[in-house]
Amino acid sequence: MLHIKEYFTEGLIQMAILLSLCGVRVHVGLEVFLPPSWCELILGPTSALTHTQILNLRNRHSLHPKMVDLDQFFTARRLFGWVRSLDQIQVSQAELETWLVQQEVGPLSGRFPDQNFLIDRTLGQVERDQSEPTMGQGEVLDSLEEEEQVCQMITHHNGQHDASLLFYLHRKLGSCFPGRFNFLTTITVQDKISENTTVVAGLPVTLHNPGCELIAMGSAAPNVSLERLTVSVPASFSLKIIIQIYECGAPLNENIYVMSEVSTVWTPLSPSRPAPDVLTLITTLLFFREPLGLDLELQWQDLMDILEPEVTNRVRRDANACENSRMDSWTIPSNYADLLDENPGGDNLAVFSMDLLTQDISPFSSDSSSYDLKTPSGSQASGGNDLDQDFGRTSSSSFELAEEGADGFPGHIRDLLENLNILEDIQLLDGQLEEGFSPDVWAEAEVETDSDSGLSLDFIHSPSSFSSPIVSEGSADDSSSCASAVENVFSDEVDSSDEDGSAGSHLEVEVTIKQEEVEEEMGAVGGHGVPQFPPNHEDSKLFPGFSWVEHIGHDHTYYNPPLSSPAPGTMSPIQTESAVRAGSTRPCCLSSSSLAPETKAWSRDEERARALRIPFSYQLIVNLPVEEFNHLLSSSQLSQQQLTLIRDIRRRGKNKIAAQNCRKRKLDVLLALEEDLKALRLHRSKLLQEKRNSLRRLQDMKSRFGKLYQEIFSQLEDDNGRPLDATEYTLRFGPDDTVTVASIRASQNGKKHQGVKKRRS
DNA sequence: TGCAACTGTCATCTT
DNA sequence: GGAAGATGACAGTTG
Repeated sequence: MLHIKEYFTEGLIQMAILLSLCGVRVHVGLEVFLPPSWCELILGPTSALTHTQILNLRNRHSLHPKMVDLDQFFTARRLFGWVRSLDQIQVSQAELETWLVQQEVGPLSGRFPDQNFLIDRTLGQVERDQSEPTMGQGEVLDSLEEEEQVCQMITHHNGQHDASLLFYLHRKLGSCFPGRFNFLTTITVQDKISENTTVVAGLPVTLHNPGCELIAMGSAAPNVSLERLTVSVPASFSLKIIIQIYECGAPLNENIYVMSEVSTVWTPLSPSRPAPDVLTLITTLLFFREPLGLDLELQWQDLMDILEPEVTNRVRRDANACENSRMDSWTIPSNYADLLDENPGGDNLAVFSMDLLTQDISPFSSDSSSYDLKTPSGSQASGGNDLDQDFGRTSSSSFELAEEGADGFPGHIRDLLENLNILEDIQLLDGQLEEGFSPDVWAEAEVETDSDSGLSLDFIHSPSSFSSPIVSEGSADDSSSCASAVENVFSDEVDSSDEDGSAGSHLEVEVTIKQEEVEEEMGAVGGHGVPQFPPNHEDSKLFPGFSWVEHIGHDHTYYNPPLSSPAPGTMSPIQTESAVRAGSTRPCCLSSSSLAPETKAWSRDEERARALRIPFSYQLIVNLPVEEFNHLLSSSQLSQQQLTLIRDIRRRGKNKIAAQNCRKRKLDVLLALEEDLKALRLHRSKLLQEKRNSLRRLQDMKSRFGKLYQEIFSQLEDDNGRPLDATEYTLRFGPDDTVTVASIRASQNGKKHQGVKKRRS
């Protein structure tokens, strides 16, 4: 059963708050329904309010005994002040986007790019307000035009952006008022409301049964018999209420009733009005305050006392983060203190920081005559949202004090936020905003784009692979992919290497003597005397705190040098296309540690090649694809000795790279095993701790059970009035919860007897 | 000079 | 069956 009861007042007010937060002009309009003195009391400038005044007002207006009490008056007054200052409460973009990001891709997500949408929407709404006819007070929605306005209004609120915002508010409110509020989303088509629905007195709530018969209105508090009931407040109409009545589980369009701002007459909507949209709107907007047995104001005060400084600091940090991110449109609520000052009770309102009312929207005014009743058009019309699932979650947590967490939130507040996954996302987003993306994450993302590792083992998550992209001996695509990765990660180095690569690719067939001399002066294969790859200490930079990085003293990623130039004393009369491609696409990055042996190895083969006058370079021999390599050998007139040496050079060159890659893989595997070992040890320690705790609990239970047993037997007596010996008797628990005392000896004999029987049988 | 780390090479196996 | 890759073993080089 839906307990609207006396807390409906605040629910309606907060409905208006929600609507305001959505950027829709909201006139609370309660003053129309309330006695003038109430309006003055709630909305007036005077802040003096005594209990006597309230009692006098109650007596003067002959209020119903179930009328909201004094505490609610204070609360309502505070909330009205809150509504008035909504245009100055703001939310950080970080928080909003955090929630939006964490939403799954669906009808509720991804369509709310930024707050500018709201601003634009609100501005557009103002323009529409100025152009559309005004609905005066007392008018009844009896024309098709007015009905269309309602439809637009509903559609407008049914937009996905609004839904996202409302859900955000839902979570924010739920986290800030644990156990205080429940959204009406628990009432859906599937839910059945109890037959007795009590309406709070003195509120502009009017209920009709399916026969459009007025059954509850005004200050009465009747018992309403309804099969299904949903109540909502549309957009720009001042507290217009829609009641939709369902019969046999199906909404009846003709039973959707709309009440204009001041009229107590309910007008049915057009039968063509699609009911599901209304239902979505209803289940989205309305929430009510759940009655608690304790003093509400006291709890409210307690909660706010704890919540306020933390939330304020949080908002301030978010605002700073936004400023750092050049999102200067979000600021700290400037009038937060003013807002608090408006509450004589000292209630510190939590800053939900949703500024969706722009300055173009006229602020809330106590002057009821200034309320315009313009209807916004549904610029954000969209399909219905399945909000029931999302809004089905309510956050009602117990209110208990806890130690303040490391993040500055009180324990219970932090738990709430963590439950909603807000705190983590906010922290994550803050961290990213303030510090930028982590280099290792960035590097990881970059490396993952390198589809070809040339390795069969799982090294993609191997730490060392981050800084040392594998360049395997493979196709040109492999090289290009690696070159791409290197270009992304080490752009500076690649620039130079690209130059070298391009130089190598543009090498012509003939090699002049001058070039030969230059290369001899360089003393390195292909003229790559300068290592292009970053040194291995980059690993330590990317993974600070990991000791194993220090043990990687060299780069285990190897490849053949590019085919930039022939070896000294050799000619390169044939520079095939693939060779040029291979040479140009390969990043000219060679670790310093591997360069010297490479040069040395080249010198050894160089001498052999020079001795046999082999006209091909070392890189050409090694890197050429097998088809082209065979074509090269067949097209050249070489002796058998030369052919043998060329094949040996090719075999050794390839094997050298293979060995280097193999060693790197081995290291990676070793490191991965070490990590697994650490994780397993940690898991084992946790299991052991859990085992110890279980044994401790078991021992405790045994002890308590023994004490209980002794206590029971101490009160039992035999037929002679002597106490029973617990060692001779035992308790038997019957199937019908009966407990009998039986002799252990007799039971043992019985068991033996049964055993004998079983054996005999 | 001894040592550890690194590297090239060979043999062998697998793909 | 050959080519290429993978890998263990060994030896040379280097700091």
